[in-house]
Amino acid sequence: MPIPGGIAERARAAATGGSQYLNDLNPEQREAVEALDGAVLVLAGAGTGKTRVLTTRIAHILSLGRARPSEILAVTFTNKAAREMKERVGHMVGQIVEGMPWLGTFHAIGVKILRRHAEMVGLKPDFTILDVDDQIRLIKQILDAEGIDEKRWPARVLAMLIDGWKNRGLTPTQVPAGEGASFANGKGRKLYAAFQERLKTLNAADFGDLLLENIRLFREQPEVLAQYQQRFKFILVDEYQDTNVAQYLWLRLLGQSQGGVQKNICCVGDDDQSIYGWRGAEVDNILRFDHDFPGAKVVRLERNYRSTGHILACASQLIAHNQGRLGKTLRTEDVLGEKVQVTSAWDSEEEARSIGDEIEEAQRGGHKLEQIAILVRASFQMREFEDRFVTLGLPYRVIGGPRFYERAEIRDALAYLRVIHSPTDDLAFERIVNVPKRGLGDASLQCLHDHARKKRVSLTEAARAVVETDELKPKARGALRDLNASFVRWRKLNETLPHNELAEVVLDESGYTDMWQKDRSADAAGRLENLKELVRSMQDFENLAGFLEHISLVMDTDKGEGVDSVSIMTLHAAKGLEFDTVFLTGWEEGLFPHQRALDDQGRAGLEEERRLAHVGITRARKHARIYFATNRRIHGMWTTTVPSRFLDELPEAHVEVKEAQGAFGGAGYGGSRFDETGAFGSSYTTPGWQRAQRNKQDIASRGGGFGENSAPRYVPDGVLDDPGVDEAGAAFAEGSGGQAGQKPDSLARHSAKRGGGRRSPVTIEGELVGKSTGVSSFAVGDRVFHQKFGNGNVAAVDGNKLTIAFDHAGEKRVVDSFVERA
DNA sequence: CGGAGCGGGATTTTT
DNA sequence: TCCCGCTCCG
Repeated sequence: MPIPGGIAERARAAATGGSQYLNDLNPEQREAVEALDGAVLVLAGAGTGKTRVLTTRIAHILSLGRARPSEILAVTFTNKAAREMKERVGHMVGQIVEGMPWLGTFHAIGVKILRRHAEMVGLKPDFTILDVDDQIRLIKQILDAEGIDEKRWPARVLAMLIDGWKNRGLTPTQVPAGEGASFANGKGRKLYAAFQERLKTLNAADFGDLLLENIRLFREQPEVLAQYQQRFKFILVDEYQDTNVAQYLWLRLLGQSQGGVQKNICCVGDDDQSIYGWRGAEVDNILRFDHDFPGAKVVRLERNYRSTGHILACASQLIAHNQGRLGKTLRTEDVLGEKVQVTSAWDSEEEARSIGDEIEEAQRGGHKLEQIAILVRASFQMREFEDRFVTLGLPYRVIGGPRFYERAEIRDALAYLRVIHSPTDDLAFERIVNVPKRGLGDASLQCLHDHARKKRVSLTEAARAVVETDELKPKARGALRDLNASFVRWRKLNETLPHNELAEVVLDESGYTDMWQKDRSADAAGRLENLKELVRSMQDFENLAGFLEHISLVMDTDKGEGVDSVSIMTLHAAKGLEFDTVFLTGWEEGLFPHQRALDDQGRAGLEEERRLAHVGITRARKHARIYFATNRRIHGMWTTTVPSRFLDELPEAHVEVKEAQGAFGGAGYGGSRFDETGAFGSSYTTPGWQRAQRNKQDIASRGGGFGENSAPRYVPDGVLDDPGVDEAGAAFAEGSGGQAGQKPDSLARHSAKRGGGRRSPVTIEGELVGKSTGVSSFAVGDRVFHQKFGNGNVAAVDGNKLTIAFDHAGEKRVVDSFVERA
């Protein structure tokens, strides 16, 4: 019975007068909320109000008094999702729901249960949870103990195997004999067992164990399982398409029917948004739902409240190419809106430049940067955009990883430089006074602060004075004296040494680089890399003052959450988010779909990539802009790329083909069906295009892929010949003939540029060869500045092409429009 | 302990 | 191609 004045009570009160919250739902949503009994699968397409259904359902259960808050099990994947759900339920019910102890992530709830019964699985209630690093280190020890050559059989490989087994709910004895054989001559299983034993000795569990041990507990202790089965009157699962086998087994145990009556379990998800297969998620779980839970009710949410018509049409048509799906048809009552724009760029640099321009234009038109996102397939693509935006002074934010200048190590390094440059910068001084550790802790800092306040001087000044007194302990006093001396020395060096070299000296002499080199944590290497990158980027500036000013300007503009800024993130990180304008970048074979997904997973991999594309497109409310570059640096080598097959899968009637408006002409759709509309098919004579054509043919005849002969190769025949693709192609040709308006217009613009006789120039690292000639306004000896190479002197002039001796980058040939007078 | 020399790898990421 | 991580050696 509900506690008087408790959440359930309040919820019921809030719902009086005909359940207003139900009236706000559309019929399908309402059906999903009201179907409380038995097993229910809610197939919620992108933007159809999934979270709303989930939260309303909880409120509904509470308001009907069907269960107390503590009798509802609601699981999510991320803490963020759990937090949001808590908030939203609390909002609906009138207050924050402290009373829902079983709303949380799979892992959080798993730990909670496990701690209560730790002894039953050989642990103590206070067991520690190992992170990936500890896990690897432990496995290394085990390999060592077993005398296994870690070179042939790397610890990380075994860690992945074990993770995989745990994801599939397999204990060492359950691992199929054949699978254990794949590591260290059949020792895989034995090593897994040894690892588990070692964990128990250490009273520790890794992430996989949190669920695996739960399953073991439930299986071996039926009375414990029964206790939880009785407790949880309702089970709700978010993002069901992302569950792995272990999570599925766990849910099955808790939600299995009792006495012939199916327990109340409601899973919400979208098979079309399953993008975590590589980390153990089983799309099959959602595809098989009505098989696992016989008599399950399936509710489809297909009414999309997010995107305009053209965007939704593209997303739907694209995902329709997948075979393994339950099938939903998203629809909207919104206007058709803007077509999805597909733009080609010469290379990734032009892609970034072009998108930067588009964003600036949108911004001039009053578009909020907050409502713009750039989505990439892989994080290495981000650098180019960050670089460009820093140059433009365009505020941006990297989601799912700190931005370059915000990373701790960069800020520390900058703090050193700031103190050198302006000794009164107390914040900077405070930041690094004990980084790396030099025995100047809180007490010393307090002393400095007191001194500074009393004498009204800077901390640097105070430090100078304090070492002359005996206020500090000898050890701290010595350390501070050393630091003071270092800063004096560095300031002197700053007068003679180039500032980037100074930075190297400072980072070394301060012991800062050392600190990270000695650091064993996983990201230490990345941090050192970032520091190197920082030093390199300093070359682009005249002196320390100029550099610091630039940085502080950049930092100022993106400081704080409140600043209007563009979001840059991976497609994975974008799931669940939405923006007015979305730029989808790098739609090239090999990058997207990613070659590795194809190689490792074949058709399943391709379908997951396609779902990723679907997730990407459906993030956009009003404007979806797809980009691909014709050339991209892959593994350090410039490679001519082929446009993504996903482009050919978009419905032509909903797409507008454009061309990057950078300094180079776009290279067009080399080898894509988009060329075969006849509008400019024969005008492609550039070497790049022909190379692309050859590549595409090669790929088709070879059976796909970039590599030469890596063994398990994905054969795309089934895909290229897929009837769906042909339909798309046909629809495209038809559409382009019948659409006299927008399409030919954009094509005309495209071909006009082509026909203008300009050939696509070849770019290498900002060098440009073969652009139309003209007379340069620069003369030999001029001092110039280049965005990428920094300052230099003009050594020779040839038309508009300059040979410049850069101060740091050596001699380069560059087109004059790329430099400005220094 | 640190630097040179080498081989292998090079997506996506939450807990 | 480039960068990491490991090994080997002084």
